[in-house]
Amino acid sequence: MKRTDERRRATIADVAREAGVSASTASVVFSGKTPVSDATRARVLAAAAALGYTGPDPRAASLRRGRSGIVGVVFEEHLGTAFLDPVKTLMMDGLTEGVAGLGAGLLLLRDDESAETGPSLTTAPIDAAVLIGCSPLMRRSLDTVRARGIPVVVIEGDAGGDIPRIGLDNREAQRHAARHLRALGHEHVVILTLPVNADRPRGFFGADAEVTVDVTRDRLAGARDVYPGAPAYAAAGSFIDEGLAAGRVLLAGPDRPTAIIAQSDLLAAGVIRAAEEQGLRVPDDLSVTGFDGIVVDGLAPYALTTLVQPAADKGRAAGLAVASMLEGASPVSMHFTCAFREGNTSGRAPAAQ
Amino acid sequence: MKRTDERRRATIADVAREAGVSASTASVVFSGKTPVSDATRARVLAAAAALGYTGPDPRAASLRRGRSGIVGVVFEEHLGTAFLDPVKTLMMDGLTEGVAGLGAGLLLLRDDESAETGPSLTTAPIDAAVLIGCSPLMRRSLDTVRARGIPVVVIEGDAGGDIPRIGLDNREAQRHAARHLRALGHEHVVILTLPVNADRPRGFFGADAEVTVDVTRDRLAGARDVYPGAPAYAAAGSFIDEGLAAGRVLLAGPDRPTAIIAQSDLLAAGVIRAAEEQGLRVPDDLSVTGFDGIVVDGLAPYALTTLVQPAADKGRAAGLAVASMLEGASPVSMHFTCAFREGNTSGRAPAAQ
DNA sequence: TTGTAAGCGTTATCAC
DNA sequence: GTGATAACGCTTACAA
Repeated sequence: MKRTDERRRATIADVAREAGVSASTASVVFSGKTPVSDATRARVLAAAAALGYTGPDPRAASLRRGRSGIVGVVFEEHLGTAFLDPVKTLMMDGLTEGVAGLGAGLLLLRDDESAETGPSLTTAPIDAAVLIGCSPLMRRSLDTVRARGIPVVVIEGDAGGDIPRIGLDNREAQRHAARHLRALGHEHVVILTLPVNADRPRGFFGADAEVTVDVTRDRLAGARDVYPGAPAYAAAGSFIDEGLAAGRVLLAGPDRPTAIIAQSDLLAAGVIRAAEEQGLRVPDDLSVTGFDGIVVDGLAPYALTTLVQPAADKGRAAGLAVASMLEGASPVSMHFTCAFREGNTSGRAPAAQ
Repeated sequence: MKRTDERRRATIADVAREAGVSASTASVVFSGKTPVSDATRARVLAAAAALGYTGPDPRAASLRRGRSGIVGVVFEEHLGTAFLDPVKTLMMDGLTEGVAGLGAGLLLLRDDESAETGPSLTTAPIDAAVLIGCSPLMRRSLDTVRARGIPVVVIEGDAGGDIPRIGLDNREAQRHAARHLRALGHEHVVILTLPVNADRPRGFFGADAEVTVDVTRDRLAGARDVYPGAPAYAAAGSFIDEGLAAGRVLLAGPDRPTAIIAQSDLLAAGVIRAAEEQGLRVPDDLSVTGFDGIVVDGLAPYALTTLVQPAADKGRAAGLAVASMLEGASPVSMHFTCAFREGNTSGRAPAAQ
């Protein structure tokens, strides 16, 4: 078979030959890295058009350059679940921006040791990786990535070692909200938490329970800084319906709390619905605080008292972090803080029954 | 500088040398494509471990194989916006599964002619592409992809030409819901639509208005098949709050409809909230139908009367479609149908006022 | 401004 | 079961 193969896609060499220039010149016309005379450029472009050449093959270019222009984003959970969380969505948004400077795109990856399906941290052509919510489980993947020598940053999670992380002042922020409630006179408070571990059991848990999810643990600690003895009830996820279910339980007893500290806005929204169901007025009969500061679709006219976290900024920071590491900068962790926002869901504690 | 460069990552050639085998043998140990003696395998693996070699460089492998194992998913909108839509989230879920058989991952791409930032359909190392909600705007991207000769499928959109598409029986399904309302005696019906075009204007629009969004147009046509003269009011997006705002307008006048056909479940949920606000009972005073069949977080105890679309299946089908095209199969379009689901938000039309 | 040469790291093919 | 060879398609010093 000669090189005059009809069914083969044109390569830059073909274009160069057609245009009567060298391959390097043709290459430069497409990359723009070096000045080219207008006449030459025109000839090359014409040749490309004639041959149906649409530009350098990204695979070959990335091998040569040593860069693929792709950043992997690793989730622990089912991808669909990840996008159900507005906070993650916002982070993705920021991340997209953050890596844009790199000219990179985001490859969705799931941390899944079992399934041998799909690309993994080890086999995907990524220049860097961002791990979201890195749990102990993710450690293994992490090791393999580091072994590959590609930059990694972790958002909200304990990566261990010297892996740079994007953190949040979960404990301090939650403490702030708790102090707010205390200042309003609330003494009987319950903490509605995010899942405590991978099994996501619902219900009350004691002080001795092991909380393996960092975010849950830290926010809980913040609330307990102010209300050391407050009962904690775990939800199975950050959803309105979870908050609703929990709210029904928490508000049912005779010894109803006057305030509920929810670890997410969605949970808080559910609690408010539960309160409405029982004919309780928020904030007159019950104060509710959230966490995240997202827009909860359909919650109006309530404006949650909550901690506004810079979710998009976190994502952007992660993107910029990997970008600078790729430039050779040394890894650096960053810490973000939440802003307390008082809405209309918290008020003075009702007089004791 | 000699080849004994310390700071260079080990390659398969290094491993082979260290193990005293040829590069091809070492390669085969990692790919498993050819039987290798246990002894050899052990030696190669040991050499790899000693050298810190973690496996073939994906960039080189993909050049050689002509496959990157990456499928691009192209959105029209801001990525964050896309994931706010539960239907898209579900589709992504299915898509993830669909391409898993390919051993491929999903690269997030945005159809954005302006921004020269980030990878694009033309520069990303993708084996195939899936376009979501392909509008006229997306046509250009489409052309470039096709020129590159990579398989494409379009979900819910008019791709034109012979591009395979994953479709939905929007018109027929919506007609079904309308018939249901008609059977219940409703005569005064308003249609609350999804955005009609890229500008997303809110408000009533006439029969002459140009509706460039396929989904909106088709569902509208289905409703009009039964209620030819029904007024149509456009929302600016598929959100509960949009439905709420629209609901307030639609339910305010003296000449209130007895039923509202919403083109999405989120819009329907918002309409229900608006009805509640005005002290109207659903379905006694007002019937509301949705579209999509998603779980609307926080809508309980209502169960929407709606059209359940197989969103995840659509995604999966798209994934399978590109997979089979990569195997050389010829492109084939697929059509999905919705299932009508009667909930508790539709009932007999109230007696005329 | 253009051309030459030397890989980038892997794997398919085929012979042994 | 193993090895030699030849691409895969491109980019970038460096020389002209």
